Order: sequence, then structure tokens, then C-alpha cells
Amino acid sequence: MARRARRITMPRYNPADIEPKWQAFWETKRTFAAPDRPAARKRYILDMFPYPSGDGLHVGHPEGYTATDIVARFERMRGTSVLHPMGFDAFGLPAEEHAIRTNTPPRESTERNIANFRRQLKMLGFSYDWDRELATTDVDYFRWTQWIFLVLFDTWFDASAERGRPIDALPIPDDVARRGDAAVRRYQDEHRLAFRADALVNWCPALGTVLANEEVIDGRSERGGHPVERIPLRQWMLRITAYADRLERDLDQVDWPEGVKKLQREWIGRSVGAEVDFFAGTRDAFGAWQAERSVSGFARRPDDRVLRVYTTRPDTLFGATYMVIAPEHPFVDRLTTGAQRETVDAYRKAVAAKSDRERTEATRAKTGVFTGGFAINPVNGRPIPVWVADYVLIGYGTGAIMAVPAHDTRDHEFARQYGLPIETVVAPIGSSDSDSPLATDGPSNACFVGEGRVVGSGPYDGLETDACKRRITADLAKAGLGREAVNYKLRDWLFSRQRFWGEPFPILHELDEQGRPNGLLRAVPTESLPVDLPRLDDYKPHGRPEPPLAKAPDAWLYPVIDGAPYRRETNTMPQWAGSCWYYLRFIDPRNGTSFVDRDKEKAWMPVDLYVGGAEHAVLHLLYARFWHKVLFDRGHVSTPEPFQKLVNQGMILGEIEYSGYQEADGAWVSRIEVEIGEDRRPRRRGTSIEVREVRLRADQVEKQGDAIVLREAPDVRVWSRAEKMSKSRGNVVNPDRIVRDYGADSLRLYEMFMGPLEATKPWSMDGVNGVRGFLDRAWRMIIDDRAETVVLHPSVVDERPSDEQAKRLHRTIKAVTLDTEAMDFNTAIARMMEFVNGFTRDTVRPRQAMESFVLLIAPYAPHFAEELWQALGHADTLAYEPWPTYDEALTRDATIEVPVQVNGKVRGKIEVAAGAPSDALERSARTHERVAEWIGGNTIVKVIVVPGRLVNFVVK
RNA sequence: GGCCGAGUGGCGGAAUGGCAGACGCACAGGACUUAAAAUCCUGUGGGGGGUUACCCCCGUGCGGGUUCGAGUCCCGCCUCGGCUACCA
Repeated sequence: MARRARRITMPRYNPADIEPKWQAFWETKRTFAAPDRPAARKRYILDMFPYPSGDGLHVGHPEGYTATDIVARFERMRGTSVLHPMGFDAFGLPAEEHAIRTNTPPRESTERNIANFRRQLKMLGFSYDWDRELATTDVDYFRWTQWIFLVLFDTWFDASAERGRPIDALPIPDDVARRGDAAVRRYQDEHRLAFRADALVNWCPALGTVLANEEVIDGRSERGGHPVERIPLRQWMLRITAYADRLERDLDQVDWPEGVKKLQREWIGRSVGAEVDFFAGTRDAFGAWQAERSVSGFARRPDDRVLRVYTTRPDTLFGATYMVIAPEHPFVDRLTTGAQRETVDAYRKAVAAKSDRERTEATRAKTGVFTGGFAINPVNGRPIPVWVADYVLIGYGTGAIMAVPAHDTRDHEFARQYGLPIETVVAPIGSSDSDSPLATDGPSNACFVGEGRVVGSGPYDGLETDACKRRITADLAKAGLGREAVNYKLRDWLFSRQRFWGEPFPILHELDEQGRPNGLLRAVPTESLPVDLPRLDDYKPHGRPEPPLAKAPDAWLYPVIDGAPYRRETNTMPQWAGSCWYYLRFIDPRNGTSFVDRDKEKAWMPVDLYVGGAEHAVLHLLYARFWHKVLFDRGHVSTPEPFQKLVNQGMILGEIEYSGYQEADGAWVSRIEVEIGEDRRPRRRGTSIEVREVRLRADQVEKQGDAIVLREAPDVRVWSRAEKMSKSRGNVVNPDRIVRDYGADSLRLYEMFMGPLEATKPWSMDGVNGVRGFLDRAWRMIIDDRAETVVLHPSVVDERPSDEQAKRLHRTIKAVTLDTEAMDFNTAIARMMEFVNGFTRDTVRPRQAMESFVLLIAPYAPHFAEELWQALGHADTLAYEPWPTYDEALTRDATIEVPVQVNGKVRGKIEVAAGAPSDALERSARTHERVAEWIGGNTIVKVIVVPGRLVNFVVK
């Protein structure tokens, strides 16, 4: 027994021994501490830091982390100065919910969860510089989050210079200045990048708390299913819209996946069109108004008599047959006639009760009511009815539209539903074909949203869409009735949350003599930062629609500064805040006087490689870019963009599962006979017979042609698919278990070997086992597994590699180097497997080749490599050993095999010298016996020769 | 509905427009063993032919196209996955 135990623990590859050993080594030697400033070439390699949930890491985390770790270790070995830090995005709802449930401060559970995450990350052997670890919840960290907020608060956007500038530099109009100091301060407050405005919040009376959007599902609270109301509350906003153009434009500078750039562009949603004023008065007064406008020009703000719309299709103005205003539009009351008042009021009330989600449910039929009022189309003087409908949003454009049902699908749907006229004003170019929508559906029913030629529009007839847009817009501008306008889908960022577990705003509200806020704000002086969270007696909701911090002790809530009493801002920042700038703090995490040292920032920024999930493609990355640009404008950072290269790792799904469907009596139902009903329950197609999904084992099914069928009943098709890992499906893979059973290096290697980093891939336990088998074989290639201690395999000797071995070695070095650079980790691993397969067969394994191999695999399986490096006689870590180099000449064969095709089909192969020229190739190919047979008596029409690749005879 | 991505052996996947299926898993056969496990070796897209070396046909979701040549490029579809949702 004793002998057996020794055999297993020593010479066999045993990750349970060597992984903790090397982790301890790296930690005590501070192997991966990054220099303050890079020495030579630098790489800042960053992971999107995790939210430390109570569940710990799932296998998706190590995917991206392993990828960046490989790049970091690879770069260090190439002499690059590497900054590779890790931290925790630790504010968040789950911790607060836990706090409410258990009445313990959220910091306690947060720190427990961080400790668990840290343990798991260290167990995987990532080469982070742990000296730089931070959490967004650290008081030392959010002190600077608050400081940056004050930078935003101190900045206004100078549109003419297109950049943020100090609020002191904001020009104050004379009339404001004349009204005194308070008026000036209010004017400044209105122009800050951080400002306050009324916005709707989700207030749940039953829970007595305000809910985040993600806590509201179908108008009810996620917990308990209680109704949620939308009530207005004074909120902090960040003026991200001011940066919309730059956020869009600067996407050209970064090396990001095109898909992510596109998502951001669409989220910003820049569109160019026109604002047009419709006179909302009588036809008689219209002429006078027109005359007035032709003198005064287009009004900066529309007065009470006009309804202003935004359109991207001014060319369709003649087709506007009605107008729609949003239910929240201030003109609703004015336009509503007595007869319609009751209907309109009822409609608005009904709409107000609906959640955003209900309102935007696309499958829902459009609703709306007529106001009884009319407005006059400025291009033809025709009065058209004004409706109220919730398909028009108050927050976009002007909150009012001209409806052109012939050329807009939404207007078309609405018009058909309420019997409003549809008038065609654009004809598709070349529309005489029978397949045009106009021809098939009849002009009055058609909806053509494309561009074409203008018809039925008086003087504009015959123009093409673009030309007509320009002409009409210019004509309207001349008449003072319209102007070109740009709009964005992007809205200002609602930045406050009614939560405890977030960064407090460093803002004070001035109080009047009665102790009530007078509406004037004061920033907490930067030397008084941080504003820490107070300790609360309990974390239960207080039942009022205001933040939990309103429950804070008076000593916190009502500070006195310079003898004046203030009330602290009680909102907290959203979770996004901390992640907007953590990459900067990593550069200088313990700086007590500045958020980051200017020189260090200059030396390390930008982040060269940023890896994370695609779920952050828009919000996190857009918010961080926005903050970065503000800091850039104010001279605090040196680069206009924070993240140079972005890579999204793909999702890891559960193991492939097979499932079939059965009726209640056990009868199988083929997959194609199953449909999912409205209630999301599966039933037999076209019937009401419910069927249930049954999990099948792999040996119960087989593949027949394109279909997977039941082995016992081959006419029954079944499903084969991999699902997202989820607790409810029971297919979650726990990294702790994988590390225990296979080792961290196997987990790392497997996740990289599964497929391309960016692809969605199913998990496979057999795959993990297979990769472990590779490490076992590689171990035995170098270590004598029959010895009592870790000693080299007798085949490992100090000899020069044979020519054949040298070729294999140099080819492996080349392939692994290029693949690692390109982040093609799966193929790099395949090349290393080939190396092991080759050298395992050799009984002479030159030490030099073995050492190179160990260095190549080091970024991928670092513990494994360190142990072998030590066995090969090295005392120190290999983390900074020079990356192996290859000799291009040694990777090449002297002679190569070239396929010869006849009419594109391979009919033979010829052996030629590697550098053989075309004519030699062709000559050799012609002599090939079987090729000659295939050419036969035909005439050669053409010969294609690609030197080194192939010869192709085209014959007739 | 829109946008993005993907469809290649039994499975995960590989392939600058140039020999489809590298590498791994699984499976099968063999060696070692009293035996099993482990390990090592060999084979493995489908179909057909041949005594062996080997040869032929088909094959990258479907239908077209460009090209001497297409998994790869273009057009039109189908299926699956992800994201998104009336932005005028």
C-alpha cells in the first residue's frame, strides 16, 4: 500500500500537488508584480472584472481569464512589460437583497463572496498582479469614483468646441447674471454634465421600495409579483448625449469586433432629418402665421400655436394624412375638443398604468384616440387630424410625428386599424414590375418604406428621395417652417438609484431656515472625500418612495459646513459607476493623492487587450468610454479612447442533451409534430394534446441522415442541443470540482481547446478528460513515471536533435507562436499535441527540444510547465525565460508533394523540390502516369500552376 | 419584426479561393497482463471496385451564380443560437 501511494504522489503527473506548490511560489516571490512604469514594450491586458456573486465562479469566467492569462504570460516571456490586474465589481443588488433578508450590512456578504472568488481565481493559476487588486466597494476606491463624479459635476459641454470644459468657463447670459447669484448657480446646474431632472421610477407600494428595471417583470415585482407603479422622482442624470457624436465617431479608432461597433452605433442611433412645424390653428389664421414665419424664421422653440415634429423623411410630407402625439405631450389638453375629452383622458390614464414593456410589446395591436383637433400641413395647407397614441414616444424627437401611412409600417398599421387615409407619394424606381408592393396590393393598401421617386407632391414630383429631402428641407427653412435636424436614440443616462449598496453622491443640498432643501446644490469638497456609507440599524425598506439612505442617522444625513446646515444627497450611484474607470485605478491602485498618477497613466494607457462577455457590448463599454472622454477633456487622462482592442469570449453551454416528447400515455411524438403554444407549453401540432419533454441518454438515439431519431422507434425525431447552463436545468459545471478531479491546468487547457475563443461552445466532460490525457502523455514524455522520485525519462538526453526532430520542433515553435499571437489557442494546443505524439514515439528526446516545449506550453498550463522546468534542472521560475525562437529554414521541407488536378479533380501527386518554379512543376506533372491517362487524347486548354500549391490541367 | 453569429464525420472542431475533415473525444482491432484498468500501436466521412500497393463515385444546411478551381466569394432561401424591440 505504501508503495502504491508513493508511486501515485511522486512521478505521475499529479496536479493536486504541484498546482498549490507553484501558486504559493508565485505569491511569495511576487513573480507577477508589474513594474510601476513599463521598461520596454508594454501591454495592458485586462479582463472585465466579475461581480462576486454568492455562487462563486462558473466555467464561463475562466474562459476569458485564461485567454488573457495566456497572452500575459506569453508577452512576459517575450520581454514585454505586462500589466495584468484583477478586481471586483462588488456593488450590486444581490448583496443588498441579502442584507435586507438577514439584516446584516451588505459589506459582510460582499467580502465573503470576494474572498471566495479570490480563492477560486488563485486556484486557477492566473498571473495577476494581486498587489493591485481592488473592489469598487473599497472606500479607498469609491472615494475616487466620487471624485470623478465631481469632475462631471464641474463640467459643461461646450458644443462649439465639442468638448467638456470647467463650469467656471460657462458663459452666463446677461439676463441670468442680472438675477443674482442664485440664478447663476441654477443656470450652471442646468448645464453641468451631472444634473438633476424628473424621471419615472418603479415604485412598488407592496414592497415599500423602488425597484430597478431588471427587478420589474411585466409590470410586477420580480419578488412577490406585486404591482409596480411609475412615479416621477427627482433624479441625477449624466449628459452622455452631449458626447454622442464623439462616441460614435471615435469607434473608428479602436480595434473592436465590427458587431460591437455596430451595436454601439445603433444604440447611439444618430439620424438626420428635419423638424417641421404644423400650425395647430384655423385655416384662416394659417396664412397670417405663414407670413409671420417667413419674416421671423424658424422659431428656436415652438410656441403654443404649433406642433413640431421630427421626421427623417421630409420627402413624404405630402403623404402625411394625420398626426400623432405622445400621450404625455403637453399639447394633448389644448388640442382635445370637448367631445373627445372623456375618451382622451381615459386613454391617457390607461397608458400611464402600463409598464414600458407592455407599451412596447410589438405583437400588441396599436392603440390610440382622436383628439378632435387638427393641424395644418405646411406644404399644402391641408388640415389633418391629430391623434394620441402610445406608439409615439415622448422621449424621442419632439414627441409628435407626422404620420405617412403609405411609407411607414407603423403609421400604416395604425391607419389601417382606424380607417385613416393612405396616400402614396413615393414610387419605387422601376416599379412597373409585377412584384412591386404597389402593383400587387393596390396603391391605397401598399406600404413602401424604401427610397424611390416622388409622386403626388406638386412641385416635387419626379425627384428622387434624397434630392427631394434636400429640396423640401431647404424650402421649409426658407419659409421659416422647418429646418434640418439631427436626433439620437441615445438618452441621457439616468444615474441615480434608490438603493443603499452603491456609492453615495458627494453632493449636499442647501437647507432654508425651515430646514428644507432650497434646490441649490453644493459639491462635497474633494478634501472631504470619501463620503462613506453610514451604518444603518436595519436594511429593511422604510416604505417611502425615496432612497434607503433617508433612514441614515442625522449625524450622517445633516452635516454642517462653514456653519451652514446641509442635507446629504441620499441617492446612490448605479453599479455601472465603479466599472467606468477601474482600468485606470489598476495603474496606480494605492495612490492617496490622485485617482491615478499622470505619468503612470501615460505610460500604461490605453488598455491593449480587453476581454469580456458580449453582454457588455453596449452599456458598460459606452459608459466607460463616456467617462473617459470627460476625463480626457479635463486633462486627467492622455488617450481619447480607453480600450484599444476588444475581444468577446463566447458562451459556454451545458453538455449536449437529447430529448424527445411523449404524450401522457407514453406515446412518442416526433419533434416535427411538436409546437410550442402561446403558454410556452409543448403540444402536438394543430391539437390541444399536451406533450412532455423527456431527457434521453446518448445510447437511446442515433443519427439518420440529417435527423436524430429514437433508436427504438426510428420514425420519431428527437432534439439534440446544448442549453445555457442554469441551476434550474441542473447542467451547471462547477470549476472547483473540475480542478479537484482534473487540475487547474486541465481546466485551462480544455477551455482553450474547445474551439475558437469567440464561439459559443458546449461543455464536454469527455473533452476535459481528453485534455488531461494529453498532459499525462506530455508528462511521461519528459518524466520517468516508473521512478520513485521526479526524475527525467531516460530518453531525455543531452543530444542534438535529428534533422527530423529539429523540423518538428521548429514547426511547433512557429505554429504555437503565430497561433498564440492571433489568439487561436485551440490550434496552438493541437500543434503541441502533435509535438508530443511525435516525440513520445522517439526513444531519443533531446533535452533542448523538451525545454523548448515546456516553454511553449507554459502560458497554457503554467503549473505543469514550472514543475517540468524544475525537473529539467532550472532553479527559478520560467515566467521570464525568453520565448523559444524558430529558424524558418528548418521548418521547411527540401521536397514537397504537390497535387496535380485535371479539370479541378486531384488525379495525382508529384514530388518536387521546395522552391521549384512553375515550368518545372508543369513538366513534372505532365510525366505523371495517371495524370497523363486522365488527359488522354483531350486537348489541354489551359494549365494553372501555383508554385508550391498545385498544378491544374484544363482539358477538353 | 430588426440586427449579429453559426450550420463541415457519431461528437467538439481544423482548413491565406488550391489535396475537406488537422488535433481531440468516442468507437473498433491489436500488443502488454492470469485478468481488468492504465499504457502503447493501428484503423476510423459515406458508397462502390480490386489479390496487395491501390482505384472510382458522392460529400461542408438548401437552390442558383462567379472561377481553371468554392467549406471559403456573390444572390436567394431554410434551420439553430444570441442580442434587441414601435426612435418617426
